[in-house]
Amino acid sequence: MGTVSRVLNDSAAVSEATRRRVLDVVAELGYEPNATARALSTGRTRSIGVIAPFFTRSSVIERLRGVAPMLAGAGYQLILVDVERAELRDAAFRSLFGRVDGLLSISLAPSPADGARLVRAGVPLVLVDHAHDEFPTITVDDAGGGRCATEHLLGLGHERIAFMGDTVDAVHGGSASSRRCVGYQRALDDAGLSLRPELVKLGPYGREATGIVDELFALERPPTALFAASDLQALAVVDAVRARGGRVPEDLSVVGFDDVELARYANLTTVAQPLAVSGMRGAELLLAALDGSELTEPRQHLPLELVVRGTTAPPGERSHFEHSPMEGGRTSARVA
Amino acid sequence: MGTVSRVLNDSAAVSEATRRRVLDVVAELGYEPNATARALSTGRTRSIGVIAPFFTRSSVIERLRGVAPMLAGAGYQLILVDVERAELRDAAFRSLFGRVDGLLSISLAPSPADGARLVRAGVPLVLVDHAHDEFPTITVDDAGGGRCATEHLLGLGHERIAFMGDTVDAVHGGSASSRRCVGYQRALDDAGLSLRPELVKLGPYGREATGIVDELFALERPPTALFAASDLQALAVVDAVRARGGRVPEDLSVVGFDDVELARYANLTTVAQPLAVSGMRGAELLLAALDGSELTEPRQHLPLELVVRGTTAPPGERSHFEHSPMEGGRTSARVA
DNA sequence: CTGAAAGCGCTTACAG
DNA sequence: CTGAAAGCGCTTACAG
Repeated sequence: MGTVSRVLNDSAAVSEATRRRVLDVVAELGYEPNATARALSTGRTRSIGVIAPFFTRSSVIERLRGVAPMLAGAGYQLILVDVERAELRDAAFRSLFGRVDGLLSISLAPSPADGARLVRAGVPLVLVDHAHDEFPTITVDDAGGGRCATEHLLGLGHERIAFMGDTVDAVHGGSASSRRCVGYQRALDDAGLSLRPELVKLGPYGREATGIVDELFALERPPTALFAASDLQALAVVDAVRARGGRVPEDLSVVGFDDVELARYANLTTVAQPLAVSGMRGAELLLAALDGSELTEPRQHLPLELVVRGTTAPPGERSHFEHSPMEGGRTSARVA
Repeated sequence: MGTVSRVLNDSAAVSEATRRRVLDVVAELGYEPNATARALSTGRTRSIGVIAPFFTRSSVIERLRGVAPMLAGAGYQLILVDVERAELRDAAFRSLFGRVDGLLSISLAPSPADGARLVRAGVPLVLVDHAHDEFPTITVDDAGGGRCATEHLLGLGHERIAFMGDTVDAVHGGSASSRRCVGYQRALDDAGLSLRPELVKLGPYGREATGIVDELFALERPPTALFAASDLQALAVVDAVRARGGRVPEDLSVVGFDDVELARYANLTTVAQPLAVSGMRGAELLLAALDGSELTEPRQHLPLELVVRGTTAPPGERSHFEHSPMEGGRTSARVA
């Protein structure tokens, strides 16, 4: 069998005659080498693990749209691990030890112990949408984006601006949502407005929008605008406002974050980030590391862009874009 | 090491004392058994392969939303293989041989040779969205759905109804698109209308909508309605009509298929199918087969439902639903 | 150029 | 109850 292996991997010199013979038999039998055995023997699994929280969320999917073709192109299998609850993060990383040649983690970092173990084992890890000192990262200026969204609202004349985001959770660490909230606070600060805690609503991702909107409108001085930490949360708010008979943006201007595909159809004003590109870049870094290359740019920062559509307008006014939801009248502003 | 293995798998009787000692050392070293070696030794990889064409399409994602939690819950790793071109189907199946305990294939069947090999190797396969004689399947009555969509249009008074679908491709075999087209033809037939070939437009998935719409409107007697084989194609048509200054549904009624999340936001009339459920059922069947259970219902048929929203109306009229895109006024009809 | 052998890191009968 | 050994199916030095 040594010889068969040699021709299949064309590793060493094999006479053309035996080579032929082996190939013929292989074809006839439909023989396929056992990938597991090969992996054990070579120490390379030819697969890479992708860890993501809620991989069916559009923002994550759009990132995967960047990574999948890169990995497939390089001949790697993609093992996907979904992390639906924070407590499952460590189990997710551990389930991949010894099964993959490299790891790409989206919006999630390993525990310090697991990180150290990866380094020790020589298994490269790249983080997308998560800052880190020890591993290569692809990030975005979330605080800057939050500031930009808020300044857009301030510029329209809003002064009572609410924020809606995820409840902070220890594992996702400084989550994107909390960083975006920081930008929101800074923008208010710079505008000389004080933060009104009753306007900051945190909750489980995308849920509870109806309750939150009700609470907001029940306030003595309700907000005239809202910045949500993600498009889906923003859209849930838009829905909730309309469901109670309100109008967007007349009764409430709404800004989202991400610019997922849905945002365009819903004509949502949002802060766009290059999701697919983030995945592609992450995969590139990982592939380079797997190659043993020195990474030239292990810490990449991607640009953000405000996309103004139909869900924002000056307080009490209609949007200029409201009537053509699908043609997407669109104005942009780059973030620093 | 035999003993360590025994306590970790609590396979045989081990004295409480050594058991403790082993567990302590394991915890201290953070030892994690090598999954590849274990797989080679036991013959079970504890992972299952999921093969799908274009897994980032919303319809596929919504199916995956059903399968991922099932597999994770049963302790299986999910290896995802995307098939972007028909020629890559066989490579996709083969890349998984010897790496997985079972296979779930979405909208795609293996070649007869590969199917036979799977059977021989005792690797269970379940097909979702693809009929098959030899393997368990989860399907939907695509022809019935196509008929239903077309009858809705006929019922509104349309007589010139176009169809837009995917180009037939040998590998995807009788594709969902072509089955839906059959239903369209039958409905026309039953209504005593003859099929006008110039109204049937096939093209690569979701592309070319602009060109197709231009061609359609350039006809001497252009269609007043269009049934698209998928929501994304339908939405592309809606966009194209509006981009050239036309109105939907006044100038063209449009019906889609699938009812993906986007359809609701775009207020699209469509034939809804239970995508997440299809994935869940498929995973259930696979898990049962992996368990060695006899499958009680290896051939499942899921129901379809027409959802009337704002993109359809009698020829030349406005839709009743047009003004409240997000509140989703919705009427339904079950398909046989 | 090509056999025969060792080894990858586990699991699991097999002795003891 | 617990060592020692064989075996899972490959790859790869090592002889010849």
